[in-house]
Amino acid sequence: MNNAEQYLIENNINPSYQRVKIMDYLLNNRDHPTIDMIFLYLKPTMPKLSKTTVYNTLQHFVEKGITQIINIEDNEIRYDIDTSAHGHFKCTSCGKIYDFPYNINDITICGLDNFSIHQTHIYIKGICEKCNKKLKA
Amino acid sequence: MNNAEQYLIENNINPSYQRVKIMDYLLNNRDHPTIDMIFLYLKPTMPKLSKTTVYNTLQHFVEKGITQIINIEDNEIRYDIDTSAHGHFKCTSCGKIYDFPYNINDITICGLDNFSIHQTHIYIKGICEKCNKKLKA
DNA sequence: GTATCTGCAAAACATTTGCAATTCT
DNA sequence: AGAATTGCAAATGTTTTGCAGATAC
Repeated sequence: MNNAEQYLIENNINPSYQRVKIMDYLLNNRDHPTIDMIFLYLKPTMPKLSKTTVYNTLQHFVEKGITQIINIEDNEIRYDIDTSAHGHFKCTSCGKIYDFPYNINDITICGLDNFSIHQTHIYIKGICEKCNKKLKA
Repeated sequence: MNNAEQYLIENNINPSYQRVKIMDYLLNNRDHPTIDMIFLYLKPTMPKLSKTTVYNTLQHFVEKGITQIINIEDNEIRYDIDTSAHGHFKCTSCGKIYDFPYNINDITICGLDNFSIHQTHIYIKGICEKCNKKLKA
């Protein structure tokens, strides 16, 4: 039994062959993939894999609470196996998405008294350190 | 000359009939509309209006920097005439999107030293005050 | 044997593109 | 007339749906 399979079982998800492979991708490539990225990566070794299955599986993972949706860009949906509170930074030069920790107590939010907060997303866009160095050089 | 027309001229945008009407919507209905909401609202009084024009116009406003895109939901793009730094709260019960001011301490965001920050978006989902009161009653 | 899961094809939906007609100066 | 803008129709691209076949318990 591999990590992905074990992880699915721990979260009460039936570890089918496809689900294990997709979970394996998420655990070993922390690149906040799109559906397409997962599909194109797995397709060569799983010729009969359908994109529908990738859609269904990710939706299932989201419903089960073990994956979150990242909406940093308006024209693509990305997924993150890390559902803990953290922000996302997208470099508009190289396209890479970085995780960063934040402390909600250090963000002063006004006017939401008596509002119940269920989910918070912080998205930042800019130029990452690597690209900054390249641009300076 | 109305406010919308004046606002467009101040921002170096040719105030065509369609653009003025769309800007008028944005200024007077601060409801963070989708393309469809704008189109359906204006269509009755502008029978020849095309949805393409609404798309083109909003894209134009975004490029000119007088409108920003709100990506709080993965399946719909919304627009906001207020481009100042503020967060968005969506009530998952009534669907309304609220604006709220925020303040991020520099210390809060760890690991982004030497990163250039160009845009920040904070999205919160939960239950708004009104819906909370209704649910308690 | 029954329930679940998968994958194909088609459908639905949102957005973009090409282009001709219109408008404005 | 010339440049910008609009609106229709078609194209594109992504996500969902329906359903039959496969798989697992």
